[in-house]
Amino acid sequence: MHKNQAVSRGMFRFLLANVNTGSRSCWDVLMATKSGHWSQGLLAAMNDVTAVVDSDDKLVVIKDKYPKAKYHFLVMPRRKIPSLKHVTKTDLDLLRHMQKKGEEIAERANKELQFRFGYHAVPSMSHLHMHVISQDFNSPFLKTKKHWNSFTTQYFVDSHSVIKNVEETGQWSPDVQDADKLLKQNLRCHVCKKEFDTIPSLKVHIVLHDVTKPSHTKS
DNA sequence: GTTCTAGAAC
DNA sequence: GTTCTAGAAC
Repeated sequence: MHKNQAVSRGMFRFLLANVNTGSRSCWDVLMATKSGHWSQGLLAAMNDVTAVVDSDDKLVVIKDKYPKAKYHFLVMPRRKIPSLKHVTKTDLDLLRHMQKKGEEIAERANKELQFRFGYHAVPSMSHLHMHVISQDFNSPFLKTKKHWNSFTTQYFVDSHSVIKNVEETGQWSPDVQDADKLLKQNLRCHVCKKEFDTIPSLKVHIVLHDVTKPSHTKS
């Protein structure tokens, strides 16, 4: 029997009984049963052929399941590194390789758009992952203040600044003290810095900006 | 990370 | 009445 079909008849009845009755969804129950957890989802994604767009012996690149821009990828090391807190100087080559691969993926996806390459200060998902995200932020999955601020405030830590930090101090020493406050900051356009009261009004505004690269850097 | 939804804000 | 956000999820 395939691993994924290994749900007992009793469990199936239990799942059915909980459809629309409990506060947890079927999927939550199933995930808990299989001792998986949403925060471990990137492990599964690494082996999902529909998600993987590139890989080599050191890393895997996947499409973000809920892209917050036209192009949004995650670059992850094959070796298990839980988070930035665990990287040391011995990981510098890996970090540089991840950034270089990210830049290649971005160029391959769209040569015109600006991209950023970096890490969330306090990521929700386990397993080190570098975001490769185009700066249009034009996506139906971008819905909350937390989404917006996680990519447009200092909560988003550029890859090159992580690398520089590890080179100089041997670790990632976060200068981001209160990450929670950054996520609750007022909504501000990442291009012109204009403030907005709601996500929908901000989303209407940002599509008006040109987020293509300056012409002299276009190939 | 997302989904769901109560109740605030409009 | 509708839009929008924020917090629970055992």
